[in-house]
Amino acid sequence: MSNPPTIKEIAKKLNISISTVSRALHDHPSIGLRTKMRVQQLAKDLNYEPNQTAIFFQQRKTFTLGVILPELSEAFFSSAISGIEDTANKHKYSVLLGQSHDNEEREKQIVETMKNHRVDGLIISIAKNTVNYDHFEMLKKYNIPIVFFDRIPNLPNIHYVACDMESGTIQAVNFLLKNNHRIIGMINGPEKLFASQQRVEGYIKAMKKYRLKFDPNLMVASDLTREGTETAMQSLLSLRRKPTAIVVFNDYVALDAVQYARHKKLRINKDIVFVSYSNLPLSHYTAFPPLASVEQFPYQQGQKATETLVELLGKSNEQPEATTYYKVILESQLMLNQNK
Amino acid sequence: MSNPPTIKEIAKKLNISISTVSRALHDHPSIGLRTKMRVQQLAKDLNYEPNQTAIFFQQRKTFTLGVILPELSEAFFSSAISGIEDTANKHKYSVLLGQSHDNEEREKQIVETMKNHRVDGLIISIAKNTVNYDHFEMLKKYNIPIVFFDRIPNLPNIHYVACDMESGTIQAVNFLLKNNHRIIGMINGPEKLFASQQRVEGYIKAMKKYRLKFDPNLMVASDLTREGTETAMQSLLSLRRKPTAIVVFNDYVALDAVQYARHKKLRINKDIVFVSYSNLPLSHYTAFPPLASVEQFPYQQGQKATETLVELLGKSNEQPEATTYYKVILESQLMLNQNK
DNA sequence: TTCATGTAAACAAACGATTGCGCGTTTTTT
DNA sequence: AAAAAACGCGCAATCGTTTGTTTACATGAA
Repeated sequence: MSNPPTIKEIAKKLNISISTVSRALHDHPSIGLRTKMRVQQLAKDLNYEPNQTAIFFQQRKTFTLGVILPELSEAFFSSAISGIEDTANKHKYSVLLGQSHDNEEREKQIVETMKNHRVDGLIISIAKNTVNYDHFEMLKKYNIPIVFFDRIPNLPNIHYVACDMESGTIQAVNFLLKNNHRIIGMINGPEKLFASQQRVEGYIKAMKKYRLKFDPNLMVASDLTREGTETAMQSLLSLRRKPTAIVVFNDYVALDAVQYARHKKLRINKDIVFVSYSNLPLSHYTAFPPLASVEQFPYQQGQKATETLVELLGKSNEQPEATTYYKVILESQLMLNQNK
Repeated sequence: MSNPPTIKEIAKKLNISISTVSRALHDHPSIGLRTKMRVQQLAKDLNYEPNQTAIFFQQRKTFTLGVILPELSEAFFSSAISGIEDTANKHKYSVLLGQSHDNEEREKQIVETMKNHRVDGLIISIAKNTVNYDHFEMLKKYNIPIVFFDRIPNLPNIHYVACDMESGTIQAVNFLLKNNHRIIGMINGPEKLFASQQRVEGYIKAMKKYRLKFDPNLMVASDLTREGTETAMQSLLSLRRKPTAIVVFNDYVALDAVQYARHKKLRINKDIVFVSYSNLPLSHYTAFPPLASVEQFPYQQGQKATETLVELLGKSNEQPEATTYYKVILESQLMLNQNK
């Protein structure tokens, strides 16, 4: 018999019924001590392991969390998935993984796959150009909860975990102002992103506090490609009021921006300084690191998102329709990069 | 009816049998065109999706690959998982993820979980101090194939994908020799690792080719901690024949080694040069990058491992015991880090 | 003795889908 | 026109487990 043992086999060998075996293995009170022991002993001897697929099927629960991320190889997301996996594991959940490659079609398809796999819930950071959210809405009908994190869709009733970029941006701009920069540029990301809007808000608030006027010319957007960033830099550097400091959307963009500045013979941290939002580990090892970075704690975001989802899954059994929506906000934090 | 529709429902509504519905949806030839159409139409209208958990259960196949990696947040592994996910997806497989955190106990427990989930196969890069392989052997009984990659256990009959470090090491040492270095140190990893042994081999072969004698003092090991690396550096730098170049086990170790050297007032790339094995992306952005790195192609390793596993899974249906063991070797390759 | 109570175990349905087999009806063959 | 083949579909078992209900027996009280 090469097949894994089943409770049926145990039942037959002990000449008792299947249900008795099942109950014995679960320490059900209505089973006598004698048979309970005999069953448990034999189960151990046979190396019995319950067939989870059968249980999943029967219980309509898979103890599996679906996770959909844009790009697994990006440091930010790989930290996040690490936090997710750790937390899921702690709560006895497994993680089913998919990467959208920032492609809406693929995202949809993965959602479909995960739904068919009957994951208990989903954790999603959406593709950057997803504009249609039907595939998320649809899951509500199937009672599969979603917790979004970091990249969250613009939808009314959703659960999410995110890092507040406004506070970090305020800290960043404050830091620059304190260091006597007065003309501070910003290279932001796509305007649609909530995170972009928060950066703008933070920037403006910080400036206001110093009673400085907001100059819209200092605010440019990049589509996050190298070319987009170069165009952005170009427009900033060609201003009459040329910035002495630039706050950049993220580390990847910052690397391009720094390179562009160096190409233009600007001395980094002298003629111009950069502050960024960190995605890269070890960015303090880089040759021309941003002076400071706003840390977004991806690992913690992953943790929180998972904890939220697990809690949601626990509750769903109690009151079916007590839907309060979780909005967990982590504070971002400015970190100075001490030069090595 | 909030529950997802089933073929049973379809059958009832159309007043036909369940089996007919099932066959109609699979385009079975024994179903008439008329009913086939009616079924397919209704299925579409009801938004019918087959319950995968039921199918998994019935078919004893989950179309899921288990993946166990030491640390998801490390760049090397996050690239690998990216390759794995992409390839699995292409072949209609899903990915169930676990991270061992280089902990043998945890690794065992994850293997157990994955077995119970009835994954069809496993892709594993083992924890660095796993010495007992029983949990892997055990899977053979359950007919769950494993493909190891990068970090492979010392077992006779296994499938694996790995990067040949010997050739890369030869290239690295050759490169240094051509640049007139004659005293070349090596900071290697734990001796048990196959990858460490390959590095030694490569080093010795390259030296032999140049008819240079192998000086064992130039070969030291680090346990991959900062302290271990510093001890290693110390012993190299205190040699009478002091190396002018050092080949370092990996980028993380290299960062520590470089820092130690700088601390000792050595000028990087002048007094001493480093060559490393790359784990970090963008290492050319770092302040004092190794002159060159041996690339190990983690994404491709992931791809290959997945393709191998998928092939294995396809075959297992044909001839149960035609066990040839796949040993896929990718060539590592030296990449020069052009300074920016 | 008889009826209620309690205990230990068996029975059987259900979860959703697949599939070998069989059976009636129509079509083809001779 | 009768026998054979083809078609179209239903029956029922199966995968492994859980769980509500029932049954058998023993024990105690009335």
